[in-house]
Amino acid sequence: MPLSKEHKAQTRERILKEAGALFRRDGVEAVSVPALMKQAGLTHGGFYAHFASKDALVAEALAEAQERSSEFLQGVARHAKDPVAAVVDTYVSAVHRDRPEGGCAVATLGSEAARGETETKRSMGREVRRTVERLAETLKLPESRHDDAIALFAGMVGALVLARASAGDAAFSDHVLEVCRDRMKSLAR
Amino acid sequence: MPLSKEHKAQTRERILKEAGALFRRDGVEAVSVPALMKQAGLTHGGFYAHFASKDALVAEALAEAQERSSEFLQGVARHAKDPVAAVVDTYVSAVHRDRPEGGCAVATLGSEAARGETETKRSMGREVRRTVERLAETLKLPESRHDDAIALFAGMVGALVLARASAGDAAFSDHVLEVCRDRMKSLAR
DNA sequence: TGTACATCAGTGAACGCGCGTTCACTGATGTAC
DNA sequence: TGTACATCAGTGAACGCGCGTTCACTGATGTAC
Repeated sequence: MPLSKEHKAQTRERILKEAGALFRRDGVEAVSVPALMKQAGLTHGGFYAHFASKDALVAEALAEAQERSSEFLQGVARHAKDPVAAVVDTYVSAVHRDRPEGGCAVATLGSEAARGETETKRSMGREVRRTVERLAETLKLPESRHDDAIALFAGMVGALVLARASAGDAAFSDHVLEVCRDRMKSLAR
Repeated sequence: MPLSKEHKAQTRERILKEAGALFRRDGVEAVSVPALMKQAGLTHGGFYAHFASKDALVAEALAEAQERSSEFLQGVARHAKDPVAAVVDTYVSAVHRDRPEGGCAVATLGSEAARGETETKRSMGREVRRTVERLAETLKLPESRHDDAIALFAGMVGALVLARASAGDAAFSDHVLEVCRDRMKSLAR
């Protein structure tokens, strides 16, 4: 056998990781397979030894990115005195607004992924549900209040979308974050 | 003079209208200038008699679309007994989720337009502010509660993004709308 | 009222370019002896 | 321990295609006489 199986798996993970970052930062359509492979330190031809198509990669990269991002949020809340405050203050923040490449994929690519009938769309749908469930668990919401997690997630996503869409006006964008940080907490209390 | 000035202005408006619908339905990058002009009943070459570039059109089409969409919302609320309920029930609805081409451009293209340093981004920023101000006016919020309009708009945008991102699972998507319709009203009360 | 003319919105071939994907190949590696 | 071999991750030229934009043109129109 040539090269170890772990080596191939590592390369695959590297492509997935770079894809997750580039897609969230620039949008799926704006990232070409050649550009992505270059970012991963490879040439474009090798891509198809790892993924069946760009759509297949997008679906997987987006799912992995969202998984990581919601695990991070869970970690932040785990040892906090006020988990709702910890989650909202972390999610609805200037850092998150300015670093889409490491943040929530639903806020960055939710609208985009909803179009068409692709594997990406199905993957995004699953991740929204998973994120909501994880959020309910993280906040230790009783069964009867699981819907609070839906409202809270929606509120946070909207806050981030608005803050980013108005980022050209820094003061206003900061104000949006501040107001939403304050108000959205009421959705899960 | 050949052909009247109104004729040219009418053609320009037709291109803007079709562009606003196509961009919101399929995304800016997925709509090509040739495809757009065909939709408007013209050939692609004529495009540059009306707009300097695709980016210039995007900025203008997006602004016009958002203007129309927020005027519509204002109309819905004007004669309602409960303006907050009227606005939320209209915005956070299955009809709006399923007809992005006639709806809010911030929910459809907010994340996308925030990328890069284009005319589109500046235009989107202005429209977010205008929409928030119009919403505050529509809901007759006193000066001291203008921030409620920010939180409410964010909540509604997030609800729609989440409902669309999970549209593959119809029952869950409907549930997201229902929950958010209920909870988001509290943000402006 | 009828004709000659100037205008310019709209046409459609052509431009350079980068896309997603294919494919013949190369060369570093683990295995067999 | 040293050599021959099989494997296949990764290379890079090439494919057909559609993009945004340019440009020489055409032909319907309003105006001048």
